[in-house]
Amino acid sequence: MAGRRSVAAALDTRAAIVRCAADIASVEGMEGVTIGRLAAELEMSKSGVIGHFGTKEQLQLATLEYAVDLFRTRVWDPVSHRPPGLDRLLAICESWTRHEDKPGFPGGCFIAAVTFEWDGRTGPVHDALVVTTERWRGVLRREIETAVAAGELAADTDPGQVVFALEALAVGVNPARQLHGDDLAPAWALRAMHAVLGVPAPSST
Amino acid sequence: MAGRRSVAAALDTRAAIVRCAADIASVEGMEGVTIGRLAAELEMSKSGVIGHFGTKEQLQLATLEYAVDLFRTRVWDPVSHRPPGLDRLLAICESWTRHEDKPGFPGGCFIAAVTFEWDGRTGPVHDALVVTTERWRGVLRREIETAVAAGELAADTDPGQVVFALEALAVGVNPARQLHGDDLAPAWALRAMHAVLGVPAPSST
DNA sequence: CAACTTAGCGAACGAACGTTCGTACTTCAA
DNA sequence: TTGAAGTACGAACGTTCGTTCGCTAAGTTG
Repeated sequence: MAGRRSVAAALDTRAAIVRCAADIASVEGMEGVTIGRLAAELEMSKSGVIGHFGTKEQLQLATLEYAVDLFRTRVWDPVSHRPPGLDRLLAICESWTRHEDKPGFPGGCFIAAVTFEWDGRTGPVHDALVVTTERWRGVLRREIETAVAAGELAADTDPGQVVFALEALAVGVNPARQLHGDDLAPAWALRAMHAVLGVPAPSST
Repeated sequence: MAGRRSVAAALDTRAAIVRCAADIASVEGMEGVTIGRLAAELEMSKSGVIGHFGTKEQLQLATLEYAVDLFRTRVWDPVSHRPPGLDRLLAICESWTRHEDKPGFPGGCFIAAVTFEWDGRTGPVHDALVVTTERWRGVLRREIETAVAAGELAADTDPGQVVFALEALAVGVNPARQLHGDDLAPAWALRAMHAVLGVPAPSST
């Protein structure tokens, strides 16, 4: 297996395409990613780009998968070793807002951008996005329920309400930074998360 | 002045185009609005559509303006008569979440969608969006500062932090509804807003 | 009634879109 | 040494994009 490049280069090529697509999509959305633009940016031919995926939709799904992996690596993995409960939930909030602070994409968090771009559409990308965010919501929900059961959060805490609020606050960091240059937005989000959880905010972050 | 339709019809036409564009954009974003699609949907020619605006960018700006007017009518006007302070701030939160509940667009709140679509880009539409959201933030900020001065909110309240949180929670209603079908999202957002403000939540909404 | 303005149409433009095809070339397996 | 597999290319496809042009028709103004 080879072409103008070696096997290793071929695998690298696919990864490079996906990474480039995610970079563009974080700024202009997934619909802003065109085969021709990727080809120009990577100095390849259009057919060389799309050949790795077949269709543009498959490329979009691969790009989403890449961003999800990155999210897990940067947000979940650092806290996964902790015991479930309030402690880990707060650690998630910290790594999450830290991730939104420096999301690894030029246009802010990829998932946040794509969430708003695809929430009203239909099709495989929408569905994959639903599955992904649903899974993350499940993680948060279980953490909250554990904390409630342990008496670390108020007994009348509504897990759905708290999950919604945490998600909205984390995602909201993006437009605050991109649109208004709010460098403090991650800290603000973290503080608001504590308020929603009904636990005292840390004195400094 | 006339064509195939009367003067009144011509003014109606422009308004109809903008309304249709806003409907489409709320679902698929402003880039999803194409001249050809508007022409097909309105049973006009492409040149008849774009003739009212000159360029697509002007159409986008007109669409944004329309959505902003609608937002003001539905969120600000119902509470503008009240005296400034916590009471009006809470009234804003209520009309705001009510607006996000039934935003008047098929794809949810137009401004929320466009905010995430354009936050990373440059150009007149981005700039107009910044001006618009900045103005709304100013309204919220003044309300908060008034409430703090009156002792209705804690003296150490950070207006920027609270404004950020209110905005994020309101905007977050959209993907929650579109992606997960959370009909309770508006109520959840309102409850979280109270938590962020540090005031007791209303027993029922 | 004539002159002017303007809404809207239909056709066309160059560019970009996603996709398909045949081909060249390189590496691995037989 | 030959054959299969696979990467990437270049060219072309039909479509759609935003925009421009000349034209018709209706209403306003003189």
